[in-house]
Amino acid sequence: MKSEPDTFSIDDLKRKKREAWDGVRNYQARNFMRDGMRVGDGVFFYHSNCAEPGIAGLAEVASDAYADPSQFDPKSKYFDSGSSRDNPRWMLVDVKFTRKLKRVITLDELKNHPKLADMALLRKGNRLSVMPVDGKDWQYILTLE
DNA sequence: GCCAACGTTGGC
DNA sequence: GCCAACGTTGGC
Repeated sequence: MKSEPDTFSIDDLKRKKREAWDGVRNYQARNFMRDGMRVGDGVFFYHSNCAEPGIAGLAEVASDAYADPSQFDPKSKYFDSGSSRDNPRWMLVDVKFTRKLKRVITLDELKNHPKLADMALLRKGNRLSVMPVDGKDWQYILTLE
């Protein structure tokens, strides 16, 4: 799961312990949260759009998917007038802090491992903020720490 | 700040 | 259904 550290970093999650992952407004990313995640699943917390893009820490899925409250809030920048409470368009999960990595495993470094070339994160043009990680890639990346 | 690679919108 | 225009993401 990607987040811009200027907005919400791994340190913010550490401090708050748990966070509703709101604001995802891409259908594919939503589907991964709604259909692909189960409570207890591991999450790589990725820092994007910053000086050192890469995996900064580990987190865990802490809830089933539910309607993102911000879509109903006219004052929120994530407000969606086309969504209704009866039939919410946007879903989210809660995420809880596990730990920071000892160091950021950078995007640049991940690109240098041929074994990881097929990761969704590394595929060309991928801008999704939520995407799946294979178990084998998860294990391999943790050995790089 | 630039720009490639998207996704969305809306006219037709 | 097509596609041009537009907006966003995110690395660099």
